[in-house]
Amino acid sequence: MSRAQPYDRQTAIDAAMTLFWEKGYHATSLKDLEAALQMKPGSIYAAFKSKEGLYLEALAYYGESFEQRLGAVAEVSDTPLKTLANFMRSQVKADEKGVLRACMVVKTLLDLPLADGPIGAAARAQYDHTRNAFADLFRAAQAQGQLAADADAEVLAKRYQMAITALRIEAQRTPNDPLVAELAETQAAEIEGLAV
Amino acid sequence: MSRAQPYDRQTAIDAAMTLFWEKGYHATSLKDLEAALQMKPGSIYAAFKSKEGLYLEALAYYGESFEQRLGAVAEVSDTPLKTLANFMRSQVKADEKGVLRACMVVKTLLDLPLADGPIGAAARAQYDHTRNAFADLFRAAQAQGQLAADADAEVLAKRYQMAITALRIEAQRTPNDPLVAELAETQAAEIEGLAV
DNA sequence: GGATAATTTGAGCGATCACTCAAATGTGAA
DNA sequence: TTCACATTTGAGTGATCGCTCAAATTATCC
Repeated sequence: MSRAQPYDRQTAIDAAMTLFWEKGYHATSLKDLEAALQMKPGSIYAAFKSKEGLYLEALAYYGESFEQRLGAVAEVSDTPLKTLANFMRSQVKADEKGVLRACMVVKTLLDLPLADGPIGAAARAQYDHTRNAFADLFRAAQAQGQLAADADAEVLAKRYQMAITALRIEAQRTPNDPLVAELAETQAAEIEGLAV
Repeated sequence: MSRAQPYDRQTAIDAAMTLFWEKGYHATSLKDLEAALQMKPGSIYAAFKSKEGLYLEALAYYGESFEQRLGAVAEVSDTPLKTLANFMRSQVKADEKGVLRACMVVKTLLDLPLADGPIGAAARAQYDHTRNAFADLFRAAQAQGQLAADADAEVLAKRYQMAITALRIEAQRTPNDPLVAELAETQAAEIEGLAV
């Protein structure tokens, strides 16, 4: 009854995410997106409404991937604290594509012209959501008696998120820097050292 | 013999710095700069060669101001370690204009399209220069016997710089957050706690 | 196989981009 | 006063921006 879409939506979002993540919102042009997604402007607008809409989808997909990676680490870690420690270690290692970049959510948060619009709101929501996921892990550690009952999970989660943010910025700037790997390991060990 | 410049060069650079710092390189247009500097395009190009040239001057001025603030804290601090601690405390407080933003150098470093050009090189140089200034303070503490002789000043400086980076990102996102202030104080106290 | 409908297509829209340059302007020297 | 000249001025450059839409295309249904 209708013409088929020659592109795969998820593949397109993935490509958009990579491009936006690398270049940022303002420096990424529709021309860049057309080339990366292999879609003509009309199709992009039919599928995603606008450049902003596409960014929102890309950012959401980034968040899903991030959460998925955290879940994967949790699968292979014995305790919540070890999950947090291992996840921190993983953050300074290049991914399957050999890419090691600062967090896309943080980059979006730092882009103040976006702060007032829907993109800013989405980034803040994702950032808070992620911190809550970390706090849940600290609380789980407490519930299992592996973390002092008087420890403040919110504070620990904020510290943890800040450490990851800083590590990833540093890792992007100097990939393969043994000093960064050492600092990640030190801080991961500190998390494990919270165990009673 | 010639017409006088109706603008003050330093004032113009200061205004450009504020604008670039807030909006970033790509989202700042010449129209924005014309309004902020109160200069016509021709004058801007006569004075700064290009948008890129103006950004470089703004970034350099940012670096000078940063260093000056560090120096001012050193003036009123008894020891190198206290200088570092007090400077960290100062980083999560709004400046004289009530502004509290993530570091302009870090923002520039995260802007990957700029990385290959002169702006990227300048940002990296400034970032390293700043870290060296921190390392010098740690080394001074060692020389004065206030810090364990086997401590690694380079590692401490990197940790310190990362902590400040993360704190300022967090402070920009949630100004007046008591949790951020608390974390800054905790980490400042940790620096002071290194004293033997 | 013709009608119908969903989708892609890409030329081109007005707006804005970074930037230029001929003309106007202000200044100190003569 | 007049001249020489550095400097400002701002309309205007071609290029690119995000985006639109009429036309072409490809599918399904009868």
